[in-house]
Amino acid sequence: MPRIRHTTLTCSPGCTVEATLELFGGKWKALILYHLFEDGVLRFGEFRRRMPNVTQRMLTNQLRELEADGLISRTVFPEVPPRVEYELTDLGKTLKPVIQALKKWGDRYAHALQGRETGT
Amino acid sequence: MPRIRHTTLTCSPGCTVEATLELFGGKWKALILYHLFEDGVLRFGEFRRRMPNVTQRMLTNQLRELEADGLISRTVFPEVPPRVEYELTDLGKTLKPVIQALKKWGDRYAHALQGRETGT
DNA sequence: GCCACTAGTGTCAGGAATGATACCATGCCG
DNA sequence: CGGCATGGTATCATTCCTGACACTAGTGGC
Repeated sequence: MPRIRHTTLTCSPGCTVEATLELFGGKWKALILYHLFEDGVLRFGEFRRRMPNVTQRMLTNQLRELEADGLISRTVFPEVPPRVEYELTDLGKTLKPVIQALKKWGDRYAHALQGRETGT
Repeated sequence: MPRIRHTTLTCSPGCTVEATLELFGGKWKALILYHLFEDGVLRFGEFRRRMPNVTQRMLTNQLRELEADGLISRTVFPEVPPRVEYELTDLGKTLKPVIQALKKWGDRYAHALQGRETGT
């Protein structure tokens, strides 16, 4: 369900920039990663509480895609009621500086984002 | 034409991450910015040559959106044939660490992006 | 006159991304 | 037995994004 991926990373010198962006360019992926960096481990329901305006379906989707990309791991505990924990993989953890850079910029230049269409 | 923007940056602590991403989350925006960081000033046609698989319409679109967001400036020279130059604004230049972080990650972990659907 | 060049714009269409809503299994609690 | 909790799925609809293609203006060159 993500956009088309780059396979040959030779299309242009900046191609890897695009390719990286495709990994967490999904509408909520960066937010998911951000919360994982903050909290370490999160259950499905905790994500829901932290991101109330994301539908269950979208959340599942984005989590699965992040998992498929090897950025997060999903652990199911065979309990009732079910428990599923998500956490960053080693690869996912390497994204920390990237997310941090995004956050830092956003915090500093948030004013540049104002005055747009209505959003969340 | 971009996705819905955040106006109140209070939806969640990581909201600014998403908001920042919306600025250059467009399919080709990061690439445009990247080339501008590399070359400083670029004409429309130079973008086309650097990004051959982007249609003219998309390129115009993405450039206009970046301009509307105050990240790049567009200077028209009243000549024939017409000449239009694009360059980063001061605000746009502040994104450099972010783009660099993306590039750095992509270059290092490109292997994690392999084996996906066909792309460019 | 005819063609080329640059930097676009207009229109249309297809597909992907997203959202709303309803539904499921299991086991505990009362 | 009924209801609740968790972590999902399934289906459908819609909206948004993206691309293909054709077309434009003004001038220079042949």
